[in-house]
Amino acid sequence: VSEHLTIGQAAEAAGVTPRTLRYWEQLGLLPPSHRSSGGSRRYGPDDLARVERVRQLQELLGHDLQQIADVLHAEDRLSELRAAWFAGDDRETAEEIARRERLLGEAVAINDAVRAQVDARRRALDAFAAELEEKAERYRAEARRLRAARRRAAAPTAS
Amino acid sequence: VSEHLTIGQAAEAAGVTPRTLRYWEQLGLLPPSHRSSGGSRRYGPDDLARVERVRQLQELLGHDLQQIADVLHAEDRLSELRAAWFAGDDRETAEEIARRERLLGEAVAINDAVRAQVDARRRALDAFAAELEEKAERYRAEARRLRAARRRAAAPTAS
DNA sequence: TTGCTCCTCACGTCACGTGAGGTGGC
DNA sequence: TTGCTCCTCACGTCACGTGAGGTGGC
Repeated sequence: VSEHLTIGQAAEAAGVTPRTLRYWEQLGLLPPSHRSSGGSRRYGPDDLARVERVRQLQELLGHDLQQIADVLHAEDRLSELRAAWFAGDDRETAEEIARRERLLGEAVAINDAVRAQVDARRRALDAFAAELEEKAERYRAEARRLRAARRRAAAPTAS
Repeated sequence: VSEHLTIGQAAEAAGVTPRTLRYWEQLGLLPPSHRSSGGSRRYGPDDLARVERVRQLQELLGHDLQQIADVLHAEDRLSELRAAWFAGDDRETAEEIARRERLLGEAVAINDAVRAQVDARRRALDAFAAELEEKAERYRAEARRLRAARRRAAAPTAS
């Protein structure tokens, strides 16, 4: 009754296979936060959120796993820094502040780049949707012609 | 000065590699409409449009090449039918009309399915964009805190 | 004890990438 | 003739899929 899921449950919840989670772990992308006493992987809520992030970057933006690792790594360094912050380790020397600003700047740059890619994808999808709508309209016109032809064929006496 | 491009030109124009075009041809997805006397592939405007279709289905919707072949094949059968139509071969027997309606229905069903997938992707991208915007807002707040800390560090006499 | 899921190799697959060695057109 | 692109194998790669054979928890 824990919050931690087995690999099968986590895979099911995230829409991937156990093999995928093991492969991502092998690449250092997704080390499960716990193991059972017998050695089975256990995935917590944070792990599931990470799976979701990887899926978005991979499926929606077409990144390869190395690029995804770079994005997640930068975010990880920023959360480590935040953790140290909350732990009271916030001596505010000029050097420490500069270090934080540098890490934050990295994360902001990556976030902006990803947002730009999302916008580009949306524009591409909009253009694709417009093409498909045009095609659908041509199909509707063709269906009307066929229905008219069917009426003519059914009532040839009207010629 | 022809309208037909070499494989290198066609690949460049379409944003893929020559290897990709050869591979697609090997699967029967994209037979180039012409060959030079020496045996080189030549790609016309229709071929380029087809390359673009394959890219959209592959990159934007994540289809594999077998699914893409199915979509293109149905559309191909419909254009063959239209070609016969324009060629004057339009004897409008009830059987012929029924055949056309069946092929058109297939194409409409596929078009509707693809449009539904495009809409689903758009919703997923919108959700992703919203998450990224939230994250950007948190980053901005953090940047403000850091700037304030920098001022305190620069003017410690004000304590 | 019986299933079911878990584990680690390890080979297979899909969609190409990348030379290897040779031919063709300005 | 010299580059450059083209050609056909054919092996390599990335992100897994898919058994093979064995262990662990309700």
